[in-house]
Amino acid sequence: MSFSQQLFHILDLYKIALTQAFRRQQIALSPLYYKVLHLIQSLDPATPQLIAQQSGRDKAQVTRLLQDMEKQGLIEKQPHPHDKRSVCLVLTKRAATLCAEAALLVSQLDRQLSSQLSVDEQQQLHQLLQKLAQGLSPPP
Amino acid sequence: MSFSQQLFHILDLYKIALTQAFRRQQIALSPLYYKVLHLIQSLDPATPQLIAQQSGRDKAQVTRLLQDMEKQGLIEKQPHPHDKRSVCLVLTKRAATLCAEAALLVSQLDRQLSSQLSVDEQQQLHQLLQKLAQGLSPPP
DNA sequence: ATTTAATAGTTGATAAAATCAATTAAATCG
DNA sequence: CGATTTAATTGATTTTATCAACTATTAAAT
Repeated sequence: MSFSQQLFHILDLYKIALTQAFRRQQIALSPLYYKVLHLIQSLDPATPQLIAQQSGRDKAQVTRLLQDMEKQGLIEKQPHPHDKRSVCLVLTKRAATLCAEAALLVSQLDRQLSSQLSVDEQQQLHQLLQKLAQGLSPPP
Repeated sequence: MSFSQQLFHILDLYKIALTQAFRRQQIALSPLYYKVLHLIQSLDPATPQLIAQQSGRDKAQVTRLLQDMEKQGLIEKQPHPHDKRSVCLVLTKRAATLCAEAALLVSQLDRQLSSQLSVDEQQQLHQLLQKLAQGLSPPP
């Protein structure tokens, strides 16, 4: 079994587990929504552009995701200080709460994952994966 | 950065690289189509049911994927020898060729990936990933 | 400084992927 | 046999993704 197959397999399992965990805890977020919210939270300032880049999604899709999120009261768009074309995205209180709850489940899942490994192994894996990622980073 | 984030990131990069490689070589297959074709090829007998399980997709979705593939002349449905409810899926010659070409690109990508690692590291990673997967396998 | 080119975001149109409930036909079990 | 499971399909819908065209603003170039 190739690395890629192995990785895909794990990710499939992970997505399923995450979706179910969210559902159990009544967290109305798809993995994608969580990812975007999480990105908004961790980027400063968070612009649609950055979200698109960091999430690897099309900017048109991001625009629509954000519109949806705004309608759902998850985010707000604020004017960008230096660039009138752009906007700064911030989580609403509600979203921040949701996001925190979700993050808890994510970290539980991650612990469930990493509990399969010793601390040494965890570090090894981390480094190995980092190397892998370098093999995929698009050449400039 | 958590394991899951790292994994997702790698998978995103991988999908992009794969899609581009397919496009460059004029291989008209999405990663999903390739996955399904590959599964059909490697399962014997290959039934929609099995495809759904192994690919982690909804059986309704699989039915439609297969209908599409049949229309496109990629697969044929043959009566199942022991079970009249079921069908056996086989690749057409055309699909087998496509699949082989795609497999080549996949293995190139995998080599590109694993070239980041020494042989030892590759083995380590393989084992570590296997352990990870166990942490996600749904409890019976 | 003014034209030019690049960038940020949006819109339109559409396709691909996924979900969930309900249905049909065949197999299996008690 | 009748009841229950199983394999595949269908209907209806939602979510995610793609690609090209367009507007407004910024940056760059002469």
